[in-house]
Amino acid sequence: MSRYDFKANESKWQAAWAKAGAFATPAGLMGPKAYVLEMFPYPSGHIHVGHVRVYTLGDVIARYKRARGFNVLHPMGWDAFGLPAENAAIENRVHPATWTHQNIAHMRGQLQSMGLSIDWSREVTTCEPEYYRHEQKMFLDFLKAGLAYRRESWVNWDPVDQTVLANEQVIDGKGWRSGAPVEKRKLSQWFLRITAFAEELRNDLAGLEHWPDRVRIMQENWIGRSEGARVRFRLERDSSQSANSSSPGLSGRSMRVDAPDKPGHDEVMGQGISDRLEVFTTRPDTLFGAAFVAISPNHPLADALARTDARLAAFIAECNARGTSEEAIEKAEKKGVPTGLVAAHPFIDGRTLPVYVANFVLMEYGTGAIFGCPAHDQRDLDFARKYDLPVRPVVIPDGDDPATFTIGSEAFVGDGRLAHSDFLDGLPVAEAKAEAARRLEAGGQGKAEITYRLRDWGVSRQRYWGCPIPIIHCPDCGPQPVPEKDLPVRLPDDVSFDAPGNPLARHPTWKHVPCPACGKAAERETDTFDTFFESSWYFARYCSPRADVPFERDAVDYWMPVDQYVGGIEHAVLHLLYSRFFTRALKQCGYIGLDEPFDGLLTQGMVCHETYRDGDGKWLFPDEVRRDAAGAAVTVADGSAVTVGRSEKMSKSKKNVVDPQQIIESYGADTVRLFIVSDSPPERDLEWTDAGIDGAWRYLGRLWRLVEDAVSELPAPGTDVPAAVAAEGGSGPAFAARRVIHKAIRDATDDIERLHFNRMVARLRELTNALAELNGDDPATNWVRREGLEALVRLAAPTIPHIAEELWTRLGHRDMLVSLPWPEADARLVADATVTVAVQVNGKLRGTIELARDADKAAVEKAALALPGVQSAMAGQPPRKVIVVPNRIVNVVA
RNA sequence: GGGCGCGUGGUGGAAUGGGUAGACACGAGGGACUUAAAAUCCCUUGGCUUCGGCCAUGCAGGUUCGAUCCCUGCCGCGCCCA
Repeated sequence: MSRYDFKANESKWQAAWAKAGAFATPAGLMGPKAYVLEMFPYPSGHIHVGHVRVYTLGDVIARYKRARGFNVLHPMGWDAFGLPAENAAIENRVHPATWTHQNIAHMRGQLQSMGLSIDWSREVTTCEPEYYRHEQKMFLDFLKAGLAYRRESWVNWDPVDQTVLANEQVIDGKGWRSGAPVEKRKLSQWFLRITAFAEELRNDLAGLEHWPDRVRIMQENWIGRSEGARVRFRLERDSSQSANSSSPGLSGRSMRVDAPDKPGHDEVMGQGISDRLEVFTTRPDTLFGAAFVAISPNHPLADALARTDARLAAFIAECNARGTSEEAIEKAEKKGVPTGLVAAHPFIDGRTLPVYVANFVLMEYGTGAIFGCPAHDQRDLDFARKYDLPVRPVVIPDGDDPATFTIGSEAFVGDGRLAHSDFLDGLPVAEAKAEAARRLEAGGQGKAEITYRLRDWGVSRQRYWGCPIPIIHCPDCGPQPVPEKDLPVRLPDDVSFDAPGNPLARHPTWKHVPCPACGKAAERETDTFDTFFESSWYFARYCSPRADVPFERDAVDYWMPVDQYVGGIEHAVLHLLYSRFFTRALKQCGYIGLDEPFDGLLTQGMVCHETYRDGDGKWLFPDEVRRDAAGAAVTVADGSAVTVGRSEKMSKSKKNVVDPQQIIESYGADTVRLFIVSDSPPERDLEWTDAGIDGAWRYLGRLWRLVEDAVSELPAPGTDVPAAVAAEGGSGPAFAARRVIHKAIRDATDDIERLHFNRMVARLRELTNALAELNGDDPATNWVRREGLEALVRLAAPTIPHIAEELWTRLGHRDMLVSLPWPEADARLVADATVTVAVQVNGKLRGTIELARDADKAAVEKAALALPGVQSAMAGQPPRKVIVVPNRIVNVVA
């Protein structure tokens, strides 16, 4: 008997599959289809265990679906633009394109060694002009459709690297690489109008039945719909404090107050200041409790006022120096500076509210201005206590007296009835909200409104290694789209990374082009797209990856949506939301005909590993640690003691990483695939252990021997059911074994359908155990043994395809397993004639009885009461009650 | 601070339209084979026990004939949003 040689076997079958074109996507766009897709990788250079996990999970599904007779699309590609390529260019003086292509070549080989059932002919690489030219066209179409626009926006600016930083690249207010304090800057940037779809993106989450609830909840929270009202306040100078020396700019001279009824003047105009302020609130019911109005430090009004108010300007600068993340704002002390303006209360004649610039008001949310009702909002209360503003409760909890109810240090945010609120008195909160909005609208002072936390998607990046934004800036004509005949706008190759900043902007010639409208000298946009742009449509491109047009409609109509998408939970919001938006935008522009790109979503958990530190507290790689004779962890180098830390997500910084390539080389791809799938449910974190790899490896050996030991005695493939087996009817060992086999088929199929791969593997092991225990060398038993081994090999094939294929051959078959349909369970064999019924006394198990299915209730009761365990537990007392759940359980109540 | 999720043997995890808790593995212990080791095979393996049983699904209650599953309150962990 030969030992299993995984090295020879895996390359043999990988070559055979490739030669046979086993994973080519069917060309005819007819019949049931399954589009199985894993999130494509960034070509960092090497696959890591996270890749191995996601691609194994997807491959099991793809191979299973193929066996079930679906036309399967299972492609692979490269999310090839991005910052690491530029970092490599700076550090290693290698061109980003060269670096990226080398990485892709290496990683492709690594992925191929996993034996994935990928159609490699459909590979897409997003940094190729053949790919990104299409998204340049899409962007121009979005512009025409009003889905893309340009505006000024605040960014995190690294003054040393001369670049814009994403929020996660700002650490403690400093640039992640330069360490320089980050500044806020206003830049003109391109945006995609995702907010136009906010309501739709939110509502349609309900239809994504095959998505995890938590992803849907995260997206819903991210979109953040709030119902409320827009309230328009009339602004006045604060006559009571006109001599306030702390606000030198409020002399009146610098402030123009527009006529109150003049329409359209609710924006800042030049140096002038509007007399109106729009405020968004989710609590219009509390208007009568309003104590102040506050605007964001970035509000245009604050800007305008600060020009003549040094104290205000200083405060705004202070706010800008601090981070603008919502978290930073929440943690900071609530502070504000009076503007010297007051706002007239919309419902109470003669009452005015002081207007502050406050650090806790976000420009990005609502209108960038709020009114504060201290009694019913904690932040407003903190602010009011600090600046000694009145706290007037207007919502009274049920059971409290409006005359005596007061607020201490905690705002009351619960439900109750309105008081001290004129026409709202007595109404519950929900009704008061609606009524307040109605009155505002009637008086022309506002209206009911819904806002979203979701903001438009800024897609401009001041980077080289991204898709050029196809715009030309003309000093006379403004930003002009690049004419379609001139697409694609290609990245120049001859760039240098010697100086900080964007190499595109520094390039001597690239950006200098004539204006497409007037022909005068103009300049190209030197920003490139956010790399989420490429990943927002690649899934649809796979349907027709070589087409001249971005999408061949019939191919997209057939293959989309993706039936099963697999990827990390870290993309729960951004990538998945952008893709949902992009799909809708593409539909609106006539590219494709669907709204939701991903029908089924599986979010796999992280891969974790123990952490190790040496005596000096330095992190050690798992390779650097071994177990000594007593089982204690010591270093390989000198045997000194190692502290074993808890298992955490694999990360380079803690060195708790393993190289999957190394494990594939020493144990084979099947071992790694089996381990990945067998131990944990896919959505949960996976604990990577050597013991788990060993266990998977041993199982392969066991499976191999099981077939090899039996094969010489087996009947020829395709032999008819022998009379001895057929004649056995409903009893006998062969019949029992067949029942086990067919139940395994049924249960494993059920598990894989429900993506419970770890349970499926458990079923395979159970079947393996059952077949190992099958005794007898007679023809009937050997026939059943063949049936069992064939079922086992076929059920195992999606998970461990190489060894399964080889065993199939050794079982005497000439066709390849990848081309065969999935086994079917024989319904007659899986139907149980008898059932085991548990018998309890007062809920405690006292025995079991074997009964015919659907036995008569009285007979069940009688058999249950006759059990010795029941008799002794009853101690001669008659039962008070007997509960019989048919075919499951009997509970005797003593 | 808010939202969501999760707590089951030494370990990973099975079992939820409430109905025999611990499938399947890993680890550990014992045995067989071997000159020996590796590999392999077999047995045992939640705890306690006076061998009758008793206690066990984070803790404390509740609902129920019956709760890992439903409800309430705590404790701990994780994720997302702050």
